[in-house]
Amino acid sequence: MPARSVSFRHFILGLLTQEPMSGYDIKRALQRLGWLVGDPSFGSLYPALHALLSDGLVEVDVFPRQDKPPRKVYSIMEAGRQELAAWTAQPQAPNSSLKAFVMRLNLAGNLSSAGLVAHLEQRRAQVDAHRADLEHGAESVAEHVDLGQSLALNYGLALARAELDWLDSTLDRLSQPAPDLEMVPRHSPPP
Amino acid sequence: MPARSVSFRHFILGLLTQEPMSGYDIKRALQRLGWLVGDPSFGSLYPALHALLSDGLVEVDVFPRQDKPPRKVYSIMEAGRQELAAWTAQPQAPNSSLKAFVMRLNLAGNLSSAGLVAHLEQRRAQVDAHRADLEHGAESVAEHVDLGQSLALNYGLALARAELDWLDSTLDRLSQPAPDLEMVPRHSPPP
DNA sequence: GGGTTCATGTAATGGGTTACATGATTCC
DNA sequence: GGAATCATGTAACCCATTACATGAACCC
Repeated sequence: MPARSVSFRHFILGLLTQEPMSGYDIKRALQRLGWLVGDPSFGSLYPALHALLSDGLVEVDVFPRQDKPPRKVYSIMEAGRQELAAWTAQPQAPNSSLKAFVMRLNLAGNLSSAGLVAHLEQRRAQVDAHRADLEHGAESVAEHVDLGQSLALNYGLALARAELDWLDSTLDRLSQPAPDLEMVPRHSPPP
Repeated sequence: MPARSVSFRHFILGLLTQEPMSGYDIKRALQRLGWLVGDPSFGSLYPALHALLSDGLVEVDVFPRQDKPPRKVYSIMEAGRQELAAWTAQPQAPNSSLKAFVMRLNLAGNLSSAGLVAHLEQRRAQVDAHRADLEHGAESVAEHVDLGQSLALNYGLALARAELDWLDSTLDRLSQPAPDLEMVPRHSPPP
């Protein structure tokens, strides 16, 4: 069974590795990423949480509140961490979307440094191929001269090139500090 | 009923205004745009075509071929053009996706010059707002120092800025040739 | 007093993917 | 000889959206 579509399932698990959160908290976290990821409706978020719960990947602490729906704070469990690790380990689908890439990128903290670099390089290859497609598509449309089509291709090219630039400079940055470090950098703990 | 999700329905209609096409042709046209639009599977494409047909928006010419499924070439009908015009006329949803934008952009040929500019400016406003969100999100995360999160935000910002650049330069280009032209510009024909 | 935020959930519906079914032709 | 392209279609399934239901606290 090859890497299924992200479905916020694993992304939620990733968020929970940072800290326990309620469904509402998760939605806010997703909103912050805006259209890069697209926030799910409650109609899909809550059922997803229930599924994770019944699969034993997360546990929940319920804080009752007077006359209000109780606040339910979910924490990831060991099985959840394993599931997440297994998911991050497997290579992304060959035609993965921008959304899928950003989700995985956001989970970089759970990846080894080498895994992160691999992820970025994989993406680079994909985007580069896409850029090549658009470039040679742009030529063949040059005869057609349909305004919309040429604008769309032009737009796609601009974005692809920008993404390649970002990927290159980020890969550079990652390789500079310590060429052979194996672990994710930590931040100094609070005093 | 506000602008429903694009669903390839209208995009297909747009492609058919250029020339009659078979389902397979349409798929190829979508593939050329790569991940910008994401090509639909046949399992959704063919039923969509059948629906357009039974709604009287397109008609079909069937070319039987020996021992093979017949080639079916669809052409847009007057009702289809009206439906498309109505759709392009209405403003896009406030939180429209990159995909939806590219689809509409690809249909620019069916828009008035003023409509196209409006479309681009609408997008500009959206992306700019998104950029602002990411920027002030990046600050609040600066304390957290989660590698993945800061990478994702950084990535989003890079893309948003690139898109703003493209939108600005394109709006510039469109306004230069003829400030008050109403029709789509033509190119000089080959010698 | 009315809108927005907090906070959870269910049900109907819709639209898409995956997998299946069929089969000739062309390229390596 | 086997893979890829051409070419159409159906059925099962998955997942997400929309709309509904409920209700307090806070800000203008």
